[in-house]
Amino acid sequence: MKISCNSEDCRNCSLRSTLFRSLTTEELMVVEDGKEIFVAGKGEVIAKQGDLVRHFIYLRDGLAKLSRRNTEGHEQIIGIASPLDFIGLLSLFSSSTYQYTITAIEDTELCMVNIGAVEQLVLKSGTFARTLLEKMSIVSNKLLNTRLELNTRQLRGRIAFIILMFADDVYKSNTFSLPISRKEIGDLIDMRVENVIRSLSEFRKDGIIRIEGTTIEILDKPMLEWLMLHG
Amino acid sequence: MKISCNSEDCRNCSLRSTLFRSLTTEELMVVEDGKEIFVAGKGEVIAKQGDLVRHFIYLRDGLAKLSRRNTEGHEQIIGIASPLDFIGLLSLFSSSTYQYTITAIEDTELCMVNIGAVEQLVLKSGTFARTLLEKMSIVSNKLLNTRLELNTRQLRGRIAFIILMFADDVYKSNTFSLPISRKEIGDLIDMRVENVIRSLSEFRKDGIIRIEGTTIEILDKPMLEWLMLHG
DNA sequence: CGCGGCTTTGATGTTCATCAAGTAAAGTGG
DNA sequence: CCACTTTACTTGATGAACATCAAAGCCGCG
Repeated sequence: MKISCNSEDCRNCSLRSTLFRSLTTEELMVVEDGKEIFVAGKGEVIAKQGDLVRHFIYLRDGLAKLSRRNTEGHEQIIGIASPLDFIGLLSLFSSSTYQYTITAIEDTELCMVNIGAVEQLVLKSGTFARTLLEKMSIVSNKLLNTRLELNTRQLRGRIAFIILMFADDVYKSNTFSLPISRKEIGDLIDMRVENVIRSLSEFRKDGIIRIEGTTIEILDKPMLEWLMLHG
Repeated sequence: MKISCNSEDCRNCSLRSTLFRSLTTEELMVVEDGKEIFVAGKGEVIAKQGDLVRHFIYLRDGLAKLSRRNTEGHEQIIGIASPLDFIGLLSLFSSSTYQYTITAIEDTELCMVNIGAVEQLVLKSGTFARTLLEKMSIVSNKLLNTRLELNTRQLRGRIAFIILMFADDVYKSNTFSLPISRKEIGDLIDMRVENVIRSLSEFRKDGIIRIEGTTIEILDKPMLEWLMLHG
């Protein structure tokens, strides 16, 4: 759902990213002209796999999941986007359509910049292009590394990995409410629901975590970190 | 090993990439000044994980593998680079050191452009930056997709996948000589040597492929493609 | 109230890693 | 050039890890 534009302009935006920091006032006008602020409620689809890419999406607040269907039709979750992430950056410059479906898993607020404005800035500002290259490099490296690390671990190690990801990267707290279902955790780290639950229950029985519905509290973090590496 | 520069200049280079196509003569001079041609024999290490990135590497001829050690010390092969690939493009703009080790798996010829020259061009030429963004996007998407596809398949499906990759993407022929050992195939698709061999033997017994040492010939391609998807 | 979706636990079979052992191929030193 | 070592390859047997099947409890929602 589109809402009226934020009262503050881009220049004074409290969330102004490092990406836009180097732009001149004139260049920032290009962004501002092609900008719209959207909100999406929990569960709402922001963009669908196959849709035309029209915007450069900046996540101002909330959480979103990136998912896709593989060639067999199996649902996979590629990653979770947190505030200040540029969503869909990876395919922005190589494909005219979204490679992934983007869904809000918490109420989100998005800043959507017309893709034409971004293209224009890349051609005009070398510094902007350089920063974009860096951002993209960081994002792709992180995603690829995550996959490579997950591949070599077995189920408990993956569960430990995902709990620590939510605690350290997303919520920055040892107590948090899981924004996704057990099934979705499975889709994220390639395991079956039953085994996600079994591993979580084992961790609970061993006193490593406390679970109450969707709320998870980490009780023994060193143990969890050990399990992530050697579990 | 460094060899004397190719007699032809960049402007008339038969391998001049789409990346450099748009450059002006003056801009191309920047590339040429920071350029060296290297050759590396089969097995030779071109760059090591952790080394400082000094060059933008363009693979003129041959094959190279990208590998890394994960946090447990387990060896993983990330991908195979073919002629005309830009090696190490992914971490070029986000890290000052190589995230992967690059090793020649066939005799290779490399064009190494000083990283300063590339940086300079990004800042100067918007078109160049735009093309680089596109290249990077394509490479990262491909690598990530490969991982995601492999994750959901079981062993025979992965072996089918890798045989088809060599046949279709690398050698463009149904008969080829495997440039890597059975062990390395395992490191590439996350399985043990014994199971790599077992799967290959099964395919041979079923008349899907013919194996003679390192030489593989695909006999029943439709079957192999079916196995890749549903095996 | 009853239906469907999410969660949980147990039982069972399949897939795969591991262990063991042996063969072939390739390098090494006398 | 031949004994010797090493490395890559191959097959079989066994057990551990995991997917699958089955069944039941929980909860929100019409």
